[in-house]
Amino acid sequence: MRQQPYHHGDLRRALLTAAAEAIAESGVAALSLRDLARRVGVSHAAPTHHFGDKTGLLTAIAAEGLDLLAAQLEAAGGDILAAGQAYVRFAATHRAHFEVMFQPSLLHFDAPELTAARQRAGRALRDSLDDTRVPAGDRDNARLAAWSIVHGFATLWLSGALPHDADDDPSALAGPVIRLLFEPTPDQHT
Amino acid sequence: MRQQPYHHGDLRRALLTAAAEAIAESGVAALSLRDLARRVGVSHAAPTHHFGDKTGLLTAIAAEGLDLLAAQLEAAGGDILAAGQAYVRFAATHRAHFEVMFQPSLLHFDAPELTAARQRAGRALRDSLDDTRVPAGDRDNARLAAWSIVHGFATLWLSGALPHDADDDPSALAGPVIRLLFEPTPDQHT
DNA sequence: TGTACATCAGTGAACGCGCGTTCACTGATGTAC
DNA sequence: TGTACATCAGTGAACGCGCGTTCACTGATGTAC
Repeated sequence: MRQQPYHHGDLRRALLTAAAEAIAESGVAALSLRDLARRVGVSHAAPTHHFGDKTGLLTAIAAEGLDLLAAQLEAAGGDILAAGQAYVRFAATHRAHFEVMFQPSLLHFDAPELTAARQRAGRALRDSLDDTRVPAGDRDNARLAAWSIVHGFATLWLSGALPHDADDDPSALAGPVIRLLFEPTPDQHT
Repeated sequence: MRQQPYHHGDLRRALLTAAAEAIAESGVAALSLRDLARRVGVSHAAPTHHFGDKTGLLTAIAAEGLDLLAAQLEAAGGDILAAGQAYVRFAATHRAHFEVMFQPSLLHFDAPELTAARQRAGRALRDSLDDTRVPAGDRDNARLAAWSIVHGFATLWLSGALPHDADDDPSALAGPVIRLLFEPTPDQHT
């Protein structure tokens, strides 16, 4: 048994990671700073030191999530289908971040880090919707449709409303679904 | 000032209504049985009498929500567009029910009333997707796409992610968006 | 290389609070005869 | 119509608990000279 050093080294990082795990397990509602401190093996007052308060911690997670999502969308290189699947994959692999990102009431809404992350993610989302398959005539609604379909699929999948096995890859399942929006089959109207 | 009668008359109903209001205001996480009792003007132990425990109350709300949704979908009479808009309208006018319905971890998942409501809603949802506009070739994915798009739109709207005014009607905004899925414009591929 | 000192990171005790649930109770209602 | 009694609905005091936040503190680290 090695003695714990007095200084953790990277407590902020460790707390963010543990918080994401805890939220993914039991939801944001069940998250407590004291439980978090216990998980990381640190005194229960330590988290406050890094995030000010609980809302501050959640704000940091939301900002991190938006940045991660932005990076994934950017990596899709403007292919709207790849971006849509990346969106779904992000939701499944970062459920805690995804959950927190869309609950503004949990956050310091105007925190600079959050605002910046939100802008970056918004830009990435808009860029990935500028695919040529998006109808030019009604671009705003088409964007909204694309965002809705991937967000809805992700949300339903996370909530367990879609029957699936544990090892199913939701982004693979989402592929043909998203395709329906932009690549209608010739025999669509039967 | 009239004296409160000892017997409330319809406390169960009153608690469900107050709970829906409280959740719509501040989210499920913030709901407490004691606060609820205070709102209704009844002793704090009274709710337990009707619902057993907090989870029981939420289960009742979820079941009620599923029944309401089923009724709205059935009223759309098999028109997939009307059903989609009804879905969005339901989410906006019953945010508390909608929120609770999709968080199984909050509920007595196998409660008979909940199971029955779930079946009815599932049937209504499936029926409304049997519109002729749904491509027969890939019906399962088309159903999933339709559900995803309305669910995603509703969820994004509720979370405040879509910019809108207070008096906007989300189901009206959703109309053209849903239409894109099933009635592609001729000049779609530009 | 050594020393003094400022700053930073984490501790642990204490606070007050609201919560869900239990329990023995009392008031009100309904039913049998 | 009246009475006895069972059942139901709501009360209020009490319990134990985990929480977020505060505070004075101590140990560790980094920097200036």
